[in-house]
Amino acid sequence: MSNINLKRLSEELGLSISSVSKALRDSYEISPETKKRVLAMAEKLNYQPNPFASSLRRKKSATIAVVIPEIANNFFALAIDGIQMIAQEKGYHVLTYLTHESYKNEESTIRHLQGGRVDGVLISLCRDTASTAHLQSLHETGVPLVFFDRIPEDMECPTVTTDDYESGFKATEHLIKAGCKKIACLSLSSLLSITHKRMHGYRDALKKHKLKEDPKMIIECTNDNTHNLDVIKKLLSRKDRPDGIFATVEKLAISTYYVCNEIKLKIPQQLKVISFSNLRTASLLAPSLTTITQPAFEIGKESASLLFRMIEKKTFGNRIDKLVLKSSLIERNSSK
Amino acid sequence: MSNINLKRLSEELGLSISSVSKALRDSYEISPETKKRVLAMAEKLNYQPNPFASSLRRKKSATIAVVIPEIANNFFALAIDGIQMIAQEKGYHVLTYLTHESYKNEESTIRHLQGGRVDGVLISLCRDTASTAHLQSLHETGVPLVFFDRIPEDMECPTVTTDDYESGFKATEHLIKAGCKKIACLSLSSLLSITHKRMHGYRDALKKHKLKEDPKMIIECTNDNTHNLDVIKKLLSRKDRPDGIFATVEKLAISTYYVCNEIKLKIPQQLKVISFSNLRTASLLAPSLTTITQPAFEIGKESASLLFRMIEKKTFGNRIDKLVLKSSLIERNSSK
DNA sequence: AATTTCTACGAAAACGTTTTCTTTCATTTT
DNA sequence: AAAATGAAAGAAAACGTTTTCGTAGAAATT
Repeated sequence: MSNINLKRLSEELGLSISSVSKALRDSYEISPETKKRVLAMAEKLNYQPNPFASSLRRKKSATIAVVIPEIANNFFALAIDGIQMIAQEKGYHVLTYLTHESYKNEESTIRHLQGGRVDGVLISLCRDTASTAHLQSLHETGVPLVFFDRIPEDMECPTVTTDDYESGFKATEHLIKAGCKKIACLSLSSLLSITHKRMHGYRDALKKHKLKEDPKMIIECTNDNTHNLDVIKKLLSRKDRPDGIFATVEKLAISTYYVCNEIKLKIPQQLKVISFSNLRTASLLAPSLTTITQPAFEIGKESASLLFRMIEKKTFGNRIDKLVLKSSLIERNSSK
Repeated sequence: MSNINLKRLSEELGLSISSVSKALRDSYEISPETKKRVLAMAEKLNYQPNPFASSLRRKKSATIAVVIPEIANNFFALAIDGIQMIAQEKGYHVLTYLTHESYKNEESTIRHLQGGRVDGVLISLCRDTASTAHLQSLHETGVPLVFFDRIPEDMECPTVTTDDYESGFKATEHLIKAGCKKIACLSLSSLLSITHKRMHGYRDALKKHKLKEDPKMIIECTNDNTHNLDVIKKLLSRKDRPDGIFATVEKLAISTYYVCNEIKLKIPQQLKVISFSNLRTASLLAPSLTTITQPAFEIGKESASLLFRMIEKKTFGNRIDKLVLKSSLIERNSSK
């Protein structure tokens, strides 16, 4: 068992607990020779400090939390990768929480985090987060908080996002230039900042090119994949079906592909598709998928870096960073 | 700030700290009315217990660790999803650590976990883990430990895996039956249990069908994607190139597709491909990819369940569970 | 030689819980 | 009426660190 603690170590060395502690933390109060002895003994007995005792005393956990809707999602997996990289550099641990797009989960997770378990929180909101009360409450406890990608729109807070409006605009314009006259937009939830902004870009692009906006061309999908397949199938089976699809998230593009396979709709001949996506196999699909690709890994890295600046108080108290990274449109065959 | 603690609460209520603590833990020593008062006040002041004080005292962290090679990987993302589901049910927190396939990272992570930070550990080994000393050491501290998918072969320990040998065998036989005479095997590292077993199945299938095993057809890839593309390209550019490829992990199949695109090798006409994979877009690729698909989500769930049985001591001390779940071969066009 | 400064270390409090052991008072049993 | 029981609550120790404050003796300063 790991019951070698400072007490045991101090007895073994004939020193006081405090001296051993100081030696291990390389305090100037301890002579070099003693430090050497202590380090050697700690090594020999494989001493591992108790993190809870340390956290309790220092009021620091050396841990951050990441709260995301799902993990089986290329964007979030990449973002976590970036977050972990920075956290590891800083010697921090990472607690991951999945909300599975449920507000209830998000709220209870956030509430749990008010106990001081973590020194900071990175979060991307779930699709049906309407109120920000729980976030405000967490913020008020003084826990540094950074939002990435899916951010609250009615709250002053540090964020890391991509140029969603511009990307939505470019994506739609891309379809228009490819000849589309009737472009549908698949969204997750109008409550989400990303959908909101991306759709805003979509609408403005339609306007610019004098295309009429049609409410029936805006499909709000859910977290239930079967249901999504259903509504997409309905959309594409109509006689006034769209000739272009702008999917605001990856999985809706994949569902679109499935539906087109099923109902034998040819992409891109009968339907052009563009989607936000971090799929590594985008270029290997039949046909290859035109994507707006977010720098997910960098978003993770930047979010974490920003959070650590806040944790280390390197950022001024009243300063609120809002970092926007650029996404890139990668043209492939689905929109030719 | 979250400085409402039991002391503050007890003062507010005119009770002792211990009574408040007991009330919150619903002890029989406290009267129902007092409990109600305490609960109400705790709610009112938004009391959140300090997890470190609690962990220190109770010697339990309500946290488990998951140590995996990478997160931007469909298999591991799904496994984590399953793990999280079980952990959430149990009210446990999940710390995630990425080794990025580096033994050094794995070792230092495991060492850190000896401090008692977690009540249990789920781990999938990295590609160059040769020694199991660090794992033995962790095991000796009494921390429950469950291995999943990539397990140590020279250590008695609880594991959750899939039928790797059988799957390797079936995959290879599938290619043979599709007409392949010269089948290459792409592996990550011969140190890994999964590669080892899958390749064993591959070899035995060759033997059964009287095909000669050719060392030049066994390609050990690395964690460097560019390098992998390179060796695969070399393999497929040889005049005695293989007519079938068995990829033991997903990313090598994707690399194979990329290479084939580049050097204009037709799948499946000139090269048939089968791969272990949890790609959701397998059926949408050009051509659709024949896969051995592991029940990744279930592996996660089962591993976590097993770990919790160990944590809760529901499993007998000397019992070592070895759970094997079945993978399924899904035939698609890449091997037609 | 008396004072001050340094160096190296130790004693003890503190962090916020949980839990064991008492204590108090009311109720029941002899 | 005295003793035993029981219910409800409190006091205090414990968990393993970190950190503040002391202190002893040596060295440096007056």
